Amino acid sequence: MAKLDEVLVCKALGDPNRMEIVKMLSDQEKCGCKLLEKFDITQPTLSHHMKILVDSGLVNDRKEGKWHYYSINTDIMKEFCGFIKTLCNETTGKCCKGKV
Amino acid sequence: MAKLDEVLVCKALGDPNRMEIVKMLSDQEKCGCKLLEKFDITQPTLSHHMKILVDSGLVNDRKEGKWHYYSINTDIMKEFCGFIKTLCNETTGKCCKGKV
DNA sequence: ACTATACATTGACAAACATCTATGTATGCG
DNA sequence: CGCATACATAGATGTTTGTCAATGTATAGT
Repeated sequence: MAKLDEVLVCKALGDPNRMEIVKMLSDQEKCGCKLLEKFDITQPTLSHHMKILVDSGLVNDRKEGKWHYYSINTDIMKEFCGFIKTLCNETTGKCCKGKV
Repeated sequence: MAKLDEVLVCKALGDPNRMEIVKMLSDQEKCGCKLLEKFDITQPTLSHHMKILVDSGLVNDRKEGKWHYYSINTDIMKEFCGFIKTLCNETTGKCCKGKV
């Protein structure tokens, strides 16, 4: 089972093109050639971005014939969502107040 | 009112030190000097990271005397959390199947 | 006024990154 | 087989980034 690396996931989402790709995949599974049509980048650049997304665990890569079908790894995405939720806690205290 | 830039937020969280800082702040508000103690980086480097976090909107900076108190901007964090949630949708369809 | 503390700014530098061109590999079709 | 399509790999290049040392600024205490 894949493990969540929050920093790696954020790094993967920290690029405009990759963020857009993930948004498109959240709609539905898509193959590389379809993705490529939507961006102003070359095929090797897309391949590079897809590798980063897959390596982060956020995206699944399913091969079928000569096509690669990419989709959101919902398990990882949900786990990541849960992690972000833990960062939403209201700050309850202060530090360095008077002392130090 | 601050607006959420998802890519900027992800970029901010895409560094191990900054991720750790945000985790620490999610516990409670802290001043820069307290944060500095926990990391193996110099003060200018921390200052640089804090600027990126504040610029992303994720972190608030409250000045009091010579101290800067940093805390999570819960509005932005919740908004970001909501955004991630929208990426969790199950993929419902296929593309490039048979045609094209 | 002097000194110490908290933090920012500047400039430098090496590592990481996004992108490209060129080329390679694999699959499918006639 | 020969050719086209889908994607990967390698190498090059310009840009961004994380980090530091040096220095500047502001605040507080003696």
